Amino acid sequence: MTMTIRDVARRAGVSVATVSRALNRSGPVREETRRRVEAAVRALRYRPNSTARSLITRRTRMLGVLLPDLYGEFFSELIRGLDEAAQAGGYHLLVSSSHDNASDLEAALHGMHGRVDGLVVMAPKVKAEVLEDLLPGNVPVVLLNSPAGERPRDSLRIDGFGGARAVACHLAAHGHARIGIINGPAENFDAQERLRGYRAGLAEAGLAPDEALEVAGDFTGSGGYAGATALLALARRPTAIFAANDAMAVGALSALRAAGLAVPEEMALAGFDDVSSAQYMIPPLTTVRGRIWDLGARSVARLAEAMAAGAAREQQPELLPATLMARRSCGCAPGVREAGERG
Amino acid sequence: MTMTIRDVARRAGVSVATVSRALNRSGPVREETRRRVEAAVRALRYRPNSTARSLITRRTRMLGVLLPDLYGEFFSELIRGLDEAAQAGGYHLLVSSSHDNASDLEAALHGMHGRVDGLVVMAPKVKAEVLEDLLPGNVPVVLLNSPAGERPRDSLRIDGFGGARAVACHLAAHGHARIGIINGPAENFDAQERLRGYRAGLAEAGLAPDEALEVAGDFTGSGGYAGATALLALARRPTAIFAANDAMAVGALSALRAAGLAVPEEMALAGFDDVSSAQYMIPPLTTVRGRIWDLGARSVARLAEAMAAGAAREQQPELLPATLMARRSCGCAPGVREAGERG
DNA sequence: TTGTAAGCGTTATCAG
DNA sequence: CTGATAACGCTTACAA
Repeated sequence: MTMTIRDVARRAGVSVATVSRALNRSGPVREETRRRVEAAVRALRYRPNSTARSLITRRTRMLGVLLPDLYGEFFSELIRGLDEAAQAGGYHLLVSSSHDNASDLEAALHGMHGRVDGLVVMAPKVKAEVLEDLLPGNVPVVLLNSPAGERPRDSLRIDGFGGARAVACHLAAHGHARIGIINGPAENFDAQERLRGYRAGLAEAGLAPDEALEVAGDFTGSGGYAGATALLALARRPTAIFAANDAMAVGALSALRAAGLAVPEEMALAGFDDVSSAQYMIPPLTTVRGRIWDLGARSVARLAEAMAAGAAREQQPELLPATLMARRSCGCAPGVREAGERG
Repeated sequence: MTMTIRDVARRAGVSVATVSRALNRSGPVREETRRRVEAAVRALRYRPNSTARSLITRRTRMLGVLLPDLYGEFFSELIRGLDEAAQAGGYHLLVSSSHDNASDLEAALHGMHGRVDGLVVMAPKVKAEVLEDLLPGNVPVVLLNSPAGERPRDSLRIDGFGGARAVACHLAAHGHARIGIINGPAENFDAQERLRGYRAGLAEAGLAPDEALEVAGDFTGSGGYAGATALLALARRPTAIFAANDAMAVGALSALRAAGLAVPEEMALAGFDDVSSAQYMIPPLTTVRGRIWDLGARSVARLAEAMAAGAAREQQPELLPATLMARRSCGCAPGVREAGERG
């Protein structure tokens, strides 16, 4: 039924080896012979069987992508970046999501064994040492937004630390002395980095740290609502709130509105991520933008390098910049200004 | 280096055939023999080579997923549904995004040839006949939110028509007689369905259609902003606006705010999709919720059925309900009420 | 420049 | 119940 290389060979009056060479340009083939082969290919609508090819070449031209429980735009933007770069390089993406913990991740990695030529792994909740044990040694791996372990790894991350620090500094520059933060999940690496950046920013601005101003959150809208409510209940309220992501900022804004507080006049607010609706919020949300598409595309590029260079290549982390987008919610003037202050 | 079935056979003192039978339970194997095999497998850390297996079984245990340029939560939620169902069935997902037009889609389908056992295709901008030509005949296909062609196809969609109709009826029930709509891209099937539903809802409520109240949009925030602005510029303004998706509703809300109009008092507003921030908007956005996760999971289930039944199975479309979520922005009272009015 | 033939690691058929 | 052995469709020495 379905055509094989033998059918093409027969039809073109050559051997299968010649067909293979002609199609892959992997050896000398007389021009006229190649024409005959190509004609046969078209006539028979022949499509090489990628499975058979993989079996012998030991390459699948597929890249595995393991992601945690991601919501919203980050996910789609990342996949888009990965996919476009992969396609450009002739690769396909084997995607698996919802791996928050080590055992899920292990199962997923297990399932991808032998199916992929490289792996992009994002597991912000899994500790470095644990991760190191889980990762396979036979294919190159790029880590996304993961903590650095003992040995240097190919890894990429968006500069959460720098972005958060920029937010804190910016808020301080607006004259705020009491700046609260609604944190992400404690075990989440991104959340840790943003918290670290927030603290660094305060220190840089000469502000004393105050643990009461750091409340727990979970990166969801309702978590933001609860976090803001908790902050408002404080005896000594903050005058500005930094939500560790935009989803929480949305919830926080809702809570502030419910409490009758004007933003930014009575309470400044900032988020992180720059989701597409951020600029349409009322007031437009000051936040931090990471280049997520780039994160995906770079991951594939790094994998490609690693695959080309073989095992004896030195691995290293890479930091992608995050940009402060100063809008109304922090107290910045309305208008076109959408600042390019680097984090 | 890497272990093969022969190594296991040698170590267990049996033939490769027996190892295969033991591992796949595909034939009789004495209990004690099986133990020996399994011990050898563990000792050698043997993992069957899925490529070789695929070559002979002619199944890859992979499902192709082709998506258009999707943004935001729809994408991630869909993948999650697909992935969880796929994993449960022992399948992997080969994902490819950004296929809005026919030729991109064709290239992507081309690339997946032979790599997948089934296909989930979403291409709301590609016409039914064109799609029919492109789709392969050798593997089962499930269409997502696509127009129905001549012959019955396995397809799934969220009831955009019903959801939009419910919105229009609901707005009319609030006493609005002039209800505007900010449309999605004209060539987009979802947009067409929602427009159709809007018109049907008006008719049902006894309202005369008015083309001036139907303005173009593009499913983005800025499109919503522009659409609302256009609606406000009308000599006879609407008193309510239905944005064909939430992203546009966010932009519209921003435009209304800029024009100094109170929502819902001076202008009612509704969206479609129920993105997670909708309930935290100010005011909370009335919108329509589709069960996107279910859409993904059902797709895989349908594919599984099709693969099990073989070619001689009758195909048919399936409609997933969309639910009106009545919140403040349409004029509904504040409070817990989050209506379960079915679309 | 081309052809022959030996695999790649499994599964499946058919004797034993 | 078990073992040889022939596929599966392709690439790649090695010969010619």
